[in-house]
Amino acid sequence: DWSMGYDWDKEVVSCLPDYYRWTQWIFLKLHEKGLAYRKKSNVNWCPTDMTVLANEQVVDGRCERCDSLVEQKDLEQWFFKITEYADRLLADLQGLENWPDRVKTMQRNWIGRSEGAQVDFKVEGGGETITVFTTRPDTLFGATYLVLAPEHPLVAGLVAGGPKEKEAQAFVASAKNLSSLERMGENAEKQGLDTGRRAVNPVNGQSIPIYLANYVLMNYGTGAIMAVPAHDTRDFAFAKKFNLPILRVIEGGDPELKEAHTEDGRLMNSGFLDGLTVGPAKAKMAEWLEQRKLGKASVSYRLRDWLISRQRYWGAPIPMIDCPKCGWVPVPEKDLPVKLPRNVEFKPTGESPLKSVPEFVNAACPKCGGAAKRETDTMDTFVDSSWYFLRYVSSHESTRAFDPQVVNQWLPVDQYIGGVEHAILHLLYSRFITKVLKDLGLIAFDEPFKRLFTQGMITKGGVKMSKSKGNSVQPDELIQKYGSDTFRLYTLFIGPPERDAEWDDRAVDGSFRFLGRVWRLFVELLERPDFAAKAPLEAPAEADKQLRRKTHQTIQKVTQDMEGGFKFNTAISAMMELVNLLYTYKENPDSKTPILREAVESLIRLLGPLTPHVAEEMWSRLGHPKTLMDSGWPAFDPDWLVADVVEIAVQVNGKIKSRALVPVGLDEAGVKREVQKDGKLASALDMAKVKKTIWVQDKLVNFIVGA
RNA sequence: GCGGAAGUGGCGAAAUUGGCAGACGCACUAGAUUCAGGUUCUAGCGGGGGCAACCCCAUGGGGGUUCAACUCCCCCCUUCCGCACCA
Repeated sequence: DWSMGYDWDKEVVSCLPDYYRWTQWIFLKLHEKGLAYRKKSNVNWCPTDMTVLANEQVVDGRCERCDSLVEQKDLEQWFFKITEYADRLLADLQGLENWPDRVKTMQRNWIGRSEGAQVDFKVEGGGETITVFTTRPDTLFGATYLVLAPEHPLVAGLVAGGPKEKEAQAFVASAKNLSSLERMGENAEKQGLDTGRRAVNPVNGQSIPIYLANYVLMNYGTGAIMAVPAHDTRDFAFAKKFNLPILRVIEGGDPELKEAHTEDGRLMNSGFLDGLTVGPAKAKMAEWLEQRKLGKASVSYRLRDWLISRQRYWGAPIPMIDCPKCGWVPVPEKDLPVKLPRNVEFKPTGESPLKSVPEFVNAACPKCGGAAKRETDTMDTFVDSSWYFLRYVSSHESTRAFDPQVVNQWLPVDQYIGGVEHAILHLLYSRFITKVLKDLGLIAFDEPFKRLFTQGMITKGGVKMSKSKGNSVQPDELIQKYGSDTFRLYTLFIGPPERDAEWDDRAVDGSFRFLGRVWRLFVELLERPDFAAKAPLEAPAEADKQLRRKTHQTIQKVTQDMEGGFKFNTAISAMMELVNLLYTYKENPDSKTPILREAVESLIRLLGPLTPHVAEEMWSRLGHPKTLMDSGWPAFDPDWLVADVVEIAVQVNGKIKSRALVPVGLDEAGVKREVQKDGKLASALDMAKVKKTIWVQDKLVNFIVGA
């Protein structure tokens, strides 16, 4: 369907093999570089969709698509190593000057870089070492206990055979059964358990207890923390609850220490750090640890590797084969695409539906030729959408993903438009894949989108219009009823594009009526005998001048609105004003067709990008040999932008009392002279009492009168 | 809790180096055209008062700066978005 006026020749369909073949190819490229790998880990599981999800697709502990509470499972899955690009994804945000700050902030938060140090603690009565990550190595003297995440690999060994073994096992089991929302949500209680084991604080030799707690996460830092209750609010709350010692190491704040003191200050109770402020103390402690091999400076990220396996049908099959002899072997490029089988049974098994198709599963190992099994998971569809913009400019390539020459010529995308809901999904993934392809030497740029504009949502009945919510407006039906020009015009006229807007079926009539008005005007004028004549304009009357000015003002306004931030709504209202004036003007018996012709031609050209079909039709009926699209953009004549008279406001003590028509550029004395002829003003104002006059050229004059 | 954006007629909204609030459109009302409905055209349309000329009030609320505030400053309210045990 080409009715919207799109160029469907450039269409790409990511669920068809001639597209996803290249998604699979990109997977192989990442795999070659060690950026696609398989590992067993604790992953997000949506119990309704029966598939794993990436962290980015879990919103407030719920599935982004179906809103179910997400569970945690230990599963072996495929990942993309986006964490290897964390620093670049963060640093390069700075160069994206034409991205909204909001989106950049969201990406920064999501990547979540923290500088700090790793510190090793020896466990008493055993050979183990617990390594913690902290952003506050300066407070090491104040560390009064350690906390491990329940999933920490050392936990089982630490409690084995001890008096706390049973309790610890129960604690770990209960933490595992909780959803992330139950465990980490805002109402979650801090749960803890003393393991009965102790460790040595490396900086002062103090013996401190080792706890387990639900609020420590295995997948951030090292899964273990040192607790400094005096200077960390979470540790403070935990220490109060479990009656653990609190030792102040930074001066200042509440002398009674009724809450954690997290501000900067001078170190105390800290040996060689005493007297330093936080910043220098951090550096000195890191150095001290490094010299003694007790720790090192370290950086942690919140960003985790991108889990791309899905137990879904729709997605590119992951092109890997599991051979009992050779292990995981990539499908050779020449064997791509690995096609989605058609004869699939869809059963809610929690495993990929592709598992049910033996012809798909059973494959020869590409390495040894032996019997092997294909990976049956498909890739997250966000992988498909992370590179489609490269394919758009090479949509017909059949022997490669894209033509690098064409891609390097056209991309990065000059102007990208999308919803803010993609801030940490599509937009982050696309940046990552682009950087990988750049590093592989396949493209010449490492950011996909130069400018980003986040448009608002269209709502209906106050809720987001979406396919899944079933409240979307069907363009086809509207196009059937009104034509695509009306549909396009209304969506542009509905409001400022960055703002959410409520769809109103009735208001579409307004756009339809406007185009009808333009069309009828055009047809009527075309019948005027002299309409085609390009007669010179001599000594135009005031009405003629008014229309010419309006024409050139409209060209200017529309040009500025469209170039400076997609203000289509006000551009369209300016064109409506021109049309309204044209209707008045044409009724004037002396109306001149060359002036009408200039106004109408300008209008048609301004409408071209918005309502291409009707605009091209009118353009062609005017007898132009070239299409409107090839005829350029109208220019305005600056001489015709300003009127020679202007209406100014006449105020007394700041209140409007009257209005006056005066020549443009008239000076203060002139304005006063003009204004005093006004009888209406005379009754409201005694000139003898005027103490002060404020005059703004071409805008207003304000007489200040004493009491 | 922290950070950001927003709040203007019945509705979508205009107006920003401070200078005539409500352009443009929807809905609505009246009139013309029409057998009628629809279409089209004309006019009206923030609230209150007045026969009228006009007057008063009004941009979430309260204060302030100014001749002049939707616009600048301070306090507050509401809505939406992001972050929220990330050590």
